[in-house]
Amino acid sequence: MSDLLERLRGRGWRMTSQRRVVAEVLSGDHVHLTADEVHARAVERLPEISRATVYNTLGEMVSLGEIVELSTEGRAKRYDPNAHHPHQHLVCSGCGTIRDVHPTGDPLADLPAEQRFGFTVSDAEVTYRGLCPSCS
Amino acid sequence: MSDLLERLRGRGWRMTSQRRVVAEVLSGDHVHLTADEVHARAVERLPEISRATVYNTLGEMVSLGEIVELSTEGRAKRYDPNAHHPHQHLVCSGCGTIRDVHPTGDPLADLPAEQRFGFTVSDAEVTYRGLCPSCS
DNA sequence: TCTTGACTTGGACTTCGTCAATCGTAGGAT
DNA sequence: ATCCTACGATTGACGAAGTCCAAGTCAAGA
Repeated sequence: MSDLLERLRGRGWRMTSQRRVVAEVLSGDHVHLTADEVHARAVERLPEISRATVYNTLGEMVSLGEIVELSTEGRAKRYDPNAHHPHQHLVCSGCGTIRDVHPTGDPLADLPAEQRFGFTVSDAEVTYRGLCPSCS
Repeated sequence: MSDLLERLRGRGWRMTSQRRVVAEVLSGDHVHLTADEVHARAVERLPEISRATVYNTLGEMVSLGEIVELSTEGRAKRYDPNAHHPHQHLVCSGCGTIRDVHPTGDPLADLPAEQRFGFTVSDAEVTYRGLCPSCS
């Protein structure tokens, strides 16, 4: 929230009411909203905000590395504001709920050189799947 | 290919020319086609096959566990016939090429109980990202 | 061969996301 | 405090990926 706004302002961002609202909606832990959900919540505070602006703002925040974009099984991409603490995701196969998790170990270390096919591997993303307490 | 067709027939599937063609298109290693690519290749062999049938057939094969659906960063889901040998994926951030890889270790073991939030975790999917030789 | 229910078709429809022309405004300059 | 202007917001059309449905077709068992 405000620290995110501070960081954005510090990067020379023009601060508009729309951007403020989007940043406010995307705050807290275990927040993984789709663009349309962000738009719906933003509209509650700023009725005239447009879908395109939400998409633009989310895209800009992603390029700045301030939020993380995840494409889960479902259709719409989700946005995770918890970008400065690397983490993985645990997804419920029933209802789609997502939790941030911090596994031990480094998956990158598990990929031997002869399995890299000459790639420069920079990142490993782990998605755990299962049923949450209410779906099981 | 034919072993896939045999398995499907063994499960009581009605064998139609459309399903045969889709199964044939999806054969081999390191095959990761989108639904539209599958359709395009199927049309070469069976010009009247419809998009809806390709989607239906792919969806059925996925529920039967005969192929794996992967939703990469880009938009269209891709289908991987290599479903009976568990593996992970290495994706080029430049051109989108996908390779099947077999990391050592078990990512499920890296998720401690207190990080499971009461979920019944059944599966872990790892996506490695990097640049392939021609993109780096 | 006949029958029947499962499969296929084609097209309309939905959802997610992008684009471009136009309008509005944040914030520096005066 | 007001003015300017470039950057951001809006609107609505567009596009891609995927789903749905009513009607027609056909694989395979009797």
